[in-house]
Formats: sequence, C-alpha cells, structure tokens
Amino acid sequence: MTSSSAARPPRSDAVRNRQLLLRAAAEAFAEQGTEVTIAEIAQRAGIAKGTVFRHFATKDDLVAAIMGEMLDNLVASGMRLAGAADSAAALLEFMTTGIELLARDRALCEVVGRPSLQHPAVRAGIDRLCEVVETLTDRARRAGAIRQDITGQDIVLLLGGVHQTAAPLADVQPQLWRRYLGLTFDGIRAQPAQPLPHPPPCRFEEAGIH
Amino acid sequence: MTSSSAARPPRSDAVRNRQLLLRAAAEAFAEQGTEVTIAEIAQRAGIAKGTVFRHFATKDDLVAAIMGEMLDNLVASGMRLAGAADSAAALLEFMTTGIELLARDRALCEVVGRPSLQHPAVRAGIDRLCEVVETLTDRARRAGAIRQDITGQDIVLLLGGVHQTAAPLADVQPQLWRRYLGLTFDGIRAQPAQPLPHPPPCRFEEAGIH
Amino acid sequence: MTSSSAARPPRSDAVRNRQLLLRAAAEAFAEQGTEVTIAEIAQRAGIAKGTVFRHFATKDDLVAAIMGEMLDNLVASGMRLAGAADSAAALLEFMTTGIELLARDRALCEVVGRPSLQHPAVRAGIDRLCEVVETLTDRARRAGAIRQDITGQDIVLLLGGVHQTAAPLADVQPQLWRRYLGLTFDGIRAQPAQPLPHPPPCRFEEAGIH
Amino acid sequence: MTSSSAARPPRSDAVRNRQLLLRAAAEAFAEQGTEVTIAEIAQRAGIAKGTVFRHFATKDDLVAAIMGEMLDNLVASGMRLAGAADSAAALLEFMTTGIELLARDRALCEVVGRPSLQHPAVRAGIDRLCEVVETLTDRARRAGAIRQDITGQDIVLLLGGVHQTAAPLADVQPQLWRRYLGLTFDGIRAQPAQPLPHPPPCRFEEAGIH
DNA sequence: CATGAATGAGGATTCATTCAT
DNA sequence: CATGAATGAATCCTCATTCAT
Repeated sequence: MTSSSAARPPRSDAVRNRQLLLRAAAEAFAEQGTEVTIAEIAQRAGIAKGTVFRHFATKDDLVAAIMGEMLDNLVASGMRLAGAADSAAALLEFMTTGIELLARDRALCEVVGRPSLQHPAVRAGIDRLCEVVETLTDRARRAGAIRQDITGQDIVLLLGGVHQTAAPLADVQPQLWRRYLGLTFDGIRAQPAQPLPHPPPCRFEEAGIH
Repeated sequence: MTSSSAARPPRSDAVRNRQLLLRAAAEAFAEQGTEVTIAEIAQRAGIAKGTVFRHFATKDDLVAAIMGEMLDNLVASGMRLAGAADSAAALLEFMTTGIELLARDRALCEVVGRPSLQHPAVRAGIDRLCEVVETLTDRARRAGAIRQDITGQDIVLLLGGVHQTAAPLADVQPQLWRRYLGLTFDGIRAQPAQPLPHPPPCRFEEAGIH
Repeated sequence: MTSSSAARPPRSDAVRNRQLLLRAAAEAFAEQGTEVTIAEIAQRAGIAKGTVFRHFATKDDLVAAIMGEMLDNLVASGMRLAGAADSAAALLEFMTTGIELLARDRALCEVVGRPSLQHPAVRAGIDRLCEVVETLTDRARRAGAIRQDITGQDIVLLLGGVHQTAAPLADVQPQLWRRYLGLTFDGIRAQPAQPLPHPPPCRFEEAGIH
Repeated sequence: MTSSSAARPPRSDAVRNRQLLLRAAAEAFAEQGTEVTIAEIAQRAGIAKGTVFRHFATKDDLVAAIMGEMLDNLVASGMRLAGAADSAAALLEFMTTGIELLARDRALCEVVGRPSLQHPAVRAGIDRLCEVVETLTDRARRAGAIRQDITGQDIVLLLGGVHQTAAPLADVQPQLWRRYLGLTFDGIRAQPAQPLPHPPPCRFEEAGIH
C-alpha cells in the first residue's frame, strides 16, 4: 500500500453530484415509488444518466442506498426513544414516526412490504430496524404497558399494515393513518380479550429472508 | 322466452379456451400481480396472444374481469352473512374470507390498494363490496357488538391493512394474518379505551374516486 | 360431366349474403379507403368474417371486385356517351362523371392512382376504361374540338389529377373539383399556346403495368 | 455571445448518427411513404431502433422533421423567386420545383394531400408554403401574366394535382408531369375561355385545417 | 470523472387469414 | 354454407444499462 495507490479523496464535484443525485432520487422515489425511471431522476438532479450509474452500479443499488438511509434515520430515532421514561409512549411515538415516513414515501412502502426481494443493504437496514423495535417493545412489555404476547416483529409488521390501511384514501385524508394507529395501539395496550389466534411472527432472519 | 332468432350458444372450443384463459390469468395475476405479461398468460393457457385479445380487448379489461369476479364472490358471501344471527361473528367471518382472498392474490391487493386508478368494472365491484360491508357493520354496531365509532369504510380499509401487516412473511407463515385480524378485531369489539385520534374515513365515492 | 356433378345454382342465402357484403364493402371502401378492416366490413354487412373469405379468397380480391364493378359502370356510361353528337361535350360529361366517382370513393382513388400494384381484375377494368376514353377522345380530337396532341391516356390520367387537386379541401368544398375540371378542360379545348413540354403518356399496357 | 456555461457542441458520433438517420428516413419515406417501419429506417441507417426514438420521440415527429425540412427548402426557393423580374416565369419555375419534389417523395405527397391530419410542424410548413405561393401568384396576377381569377391556394393545390396526374406512370415516364404542368400552366396563363365553374378554394386556415 | 448517445430486449396491441364447429 | 374463434407476424414505443467521447 504505497502512497501513490492510496485512495484519493473524491473530487469535490463528484461529492456535490452525489448529493444532488441522492436528494433527487429520494424525492422521486417518495413521490412515484421505485418505478420512476433513471432518466427522470437524473433530470431532477441536473446530472446525466451516466453519472447515476457511476455512483450506483444498478438502479437497485440506488434504491437500496436511499432506502437504507431512511431506515437508518428511523433506527436512530428509535434509539433515542429507547431511553425514554414512558416506554409505552415511546413505542407509540416510534410507530408514529415510522408510519409518517411510510405515508410520505411510496418507495419505502414497497421496500418494507416485500423484504424478501430486497437488496442486501436494505435488508441490513430492516435488520437494524427490527433490533431497535425489539428493544422498544421489550421495554414496554416488561413494563406491563402492552400485551405480553406482542413482539417487536409484530410492531415492525404493523407499521406497514397500519399505513396500508389508510393508504387508499391518502390523497383525500392524509392523516387518516392516525385513526388506525390509535385503534391498533388500543389493541396492543389493552389486556387481551382473548388469546391471539396465531403465534407471533418469526423474525425476518429466521424466515430465510437472509 | 325462446326464439328462432336466439343467438346460438357459444362454441364449445371457445368456452373451453375462455376457461383456460380465465384460469391461467387468475393464477398468473394471483402469483405475480397485474404486471405479469399477456405473453405469459397466453402461454400458461396454451393459447395464442391474439386469442387473449379476442376475449378481452385490453389487458385492463382482462384484469377487471378477473378482479370483478373475485369481488363479486366476496360480495356474495357478504350477503349470505348479512342474515346471520350473531352479527359480530358474521362480520369477523366476512373479514376472514376477504383477507384470505387477499392473501392468495397479489393482483387483488393492488386493486383494492389503489381504487382510484381502477377500471370502471373494478370500481363497481368495490362499490358493491362497500355496500355489503356497510350492511354487515351497521348490524354489528346496532347490536352493540362493536365500537360505535367504526364504519363500514373502516372495515373495508382494514381488510387491506390487516393483510398487508402479515404480507411480508406470507411465504413463511401463510396464516399469520389471522393473528392481526384477531388483534384488530379485539380493538373493534372492545369498548374504546379512548376516542380515536382521527374521524372516520370518507367513502370512496366522496373521495372523488368515482 | 354427369348431372350430379353439374354446378348447382348458388343457395339463395348465399346470394343474399353476397349482395350484403358487396354493398357494405363498397360503402366502407368509399368512406375509408382500402385500409378499412375486414372485420368492419363484415359487421356492416351483418355477416361473419369467414363469410367474406368464402366469397372472396383475399381482401385484395374483394377490393378488386368492388373496384372492378365501379370501373365497369364508368365504362358503360362512357360507351353511352360515345354516340353523342357533340363529342367535346360528351368528353366533358364523361370526365365529370369519372371525377364525381373519385370524389365519393377513397378506395377508387387509391386504385387508379397506383395501377401498377393492382389486382388483375382491376387492371382489366382500367384497360376497358382506357379503351372507352380513347374512343371518346379520338372523336373529340378528330372533330377538332380539342387539342390535337391530347390522347385518351392523358384524359384517364387527368381524372385522377383533377380530383386530387381538390381533394385536400374535399370536406369543406366538396364541389371544388369542378373548378379544376373547368380550368383543365379549357386547356384541353384551347388551341395550344405552345407545344407541350413532354410527349404523350404511354399506355398502361406499354408501361409494363400488365 | 460566448459563455463558460454554454452547452457543449453535440458529439460528433451523435451528429453522424443523426445524419445517417435523417438521410435513411428521408430515403425510406421518399420511396415507400410514411408507412415504412421504424425498423427498416433504423436498419438502413445502420443504427438501433432505440436510437431513432432517442432523436425523435415518435414516428410522427420524425416524419414531421423530414417533411418540414423539405417544405422549408421549397419555401426558400419560393422566396428567392419572389424577386424575379418575370413573375410568370418565376411562378412556373416554382411549380416546377415543387412538383419535382413531389415526384421524388411519396411521403411528401401524403402530407400535402391530407393537410388536416398532420403534425403541427408540418402544418406550419404548409402555412409558410401557402404564404410564399400567395406572394408569387399575386405578383403574376398583378402583372397580368396569369388569369385574374387564380389564387395562391389554387396554385398550392395544383402542385399536388399536376403531380398526381402523372404519378401512375412515374416509374416509366418520370418526367411526364412536365406535360401536365405545361398544359395546366397554359390554362393559367390564357385569357379565360369562360368563367370557372366554381369559386376559388378557401385557404387551409379557413378550412378549419388548423 | 461526467456526459449523453446507443443499445436491444421486451410489451401491448392489430389484423388478414385459416379452420373447427 | 355460415360462423366466429384462433393464429401469429408485425408495429410502435420504453428503459435499464453500456460505452465512446
């Protein structure tokens, strides 16, 4: 590893282009889902299509990078909430944050709705998401604030489910998901009326999703 | 009302091909969603592409025919349940039937998840679905068997939502949706812990979906 | 040739269907040109597509039959005029009749505009047309009523040309062709201002069109 | 007006391909009319089908570009002639140029024969054509060199008409149109034997063609 | 590194013609 | 004979990805 072969720092215009690309792609994916074309993303970013492929070898890689970062942000806010005093409130706040994200981003919905088909980087993000949700859920469960039979994986899945419930009317009632989050969280908090008809979900990892 | 000018019965080979087509298309849509190509459907049916277009002028018409029939079947089972003695049990059974259908059919999920974009025939089916669900829900509500603030439109939306909750693990735990249906139905049945944080959804019709 | 193998007279329904077909096809070709589909013709005739092909083996044969008959009618009216006292007036009247026909029939325009590509039956019709026009023209020329350097083939070609001049405005001014027929016939009748810059057209037959 | 942000000049290979495409398309349209397939044009140009669509978004746009340029060239030559001393000779020369063009290009014939159906760019070209022809015709009329009742629109229409007269024999006598141009121009120049049987054509614009 | 031109594998749809009923 | 179902070649157009400049 001589100094001449040392990785040179990226050129400043390359850094800037990457920023432009990431921002444009995030916007485009949020609005139109992963079906948006590379051409449109490049145009929004004000760069050429070829430049997109210089930064990300395939479209999937680009999707994964954007989605991965969103998931990481979500994980970070979960970690902040992991120290909160009121563990049930923390869990509710986390779910709120997560569903808000889904409600704003069509691509994220696709990605969390079919984890088995995803790029490794996305799956890693989902893994980290699962971990932090597990932590939040465990705390609430141990505190007796939620049903004992609810797992972290339940909560992860419910993010997508609650969002999807309201999604068909999202254009008309963009906050409708709060209704179903309220209903669902009532169910989670309540003492069980009766045992759930199916055992808890297995973790994505056990599911062979990796 | 017979008549000498009556249209002759459809030819047996045409009937058979139509059956093959409908069956192949239903299967293909169920497995792969509406993105499956006409070429694949034709191949599965063992007929030529042109024959598909003889029976259905456009791909959308084919999708609509298949989805419309599924919705009609669902509506029919809803109507049967509308006379049941136990209105809450009837509603639960209806939801079970609906989600089972969604769990088996990717195209149906697309269709009920984005009603605003659909073919008229599908929208009509969704309308009928909404009506029968309204009936079932009203009965349960009047009987005091479910929360007073739950509407038929809530239930329609929850079909898609509960299904989606379990969908990411559908390959591994195909019955997992029963868990979330149980949890949700507990919430619907329970006396409200607290008022829901958002008013009821508007009907699709009011949403300008028509 | 036993009596049992003698050609049986066509069934009456077949005769009737043929009439319906010819009428419908004539209309459709007139309105839309030869690009009209067999499906539309069959529908207009109230018969099945297969029946079209029973009467005419190919679409071209059908076109040829219809066009041939139109040409024959035109030839017949030319023959009637061949005995008229005023040979120039007869020629003008014939041209009027011919262009009226073209103005009403898009397919006929296609057919006389590209005789080299046509079906034998059409070419035969065009041949007969040429003959009768030759007769009419010869009479007028011998009578000194038109320029001596005008041939029958000129007149045949001018039918299409005069019609085409007005065709772009046919929807708005359906009689406009009369203007150009007047202008052209003035030129044909006039004593030549100067010799024509190109020798007469060869006959279609010499042109290798057969 | 140079600038550091000026768009860089088009790449040489792109320019070359565009030339190849335009040349191939012009040839193909000339020979076979607008019905020639994109596949054939691409093959003639030695490029891929996709490249055609990169340069022209739709087949119609390609047609319009080629036809537009032809019309523009014709307009330019009309403008050059608008200053000539002998206005009748100028008009004749212009008609000669125009019909020569038509004789060589089947697509151009389609385009001027059905102006109402055309792409905006083509209609604009036809508009400009009409204007320059109007100018040439007005000059000749005012000079008393042609009949007083002939308008520019007549001349535009006659281009197509004279060409069509000779078109059926174009393969055998490619110069035959000169004969009919001579005949027609004699008629235009002559003092009217008698008034024309129909008023002048309306302009395309008045015809609702725009 | 950036550019944007070129590629080519599909995908939906049309229609003359054939042929089983 | 009539029917109309089936065929499949042909057509326009899209888009992720590669690569010459």
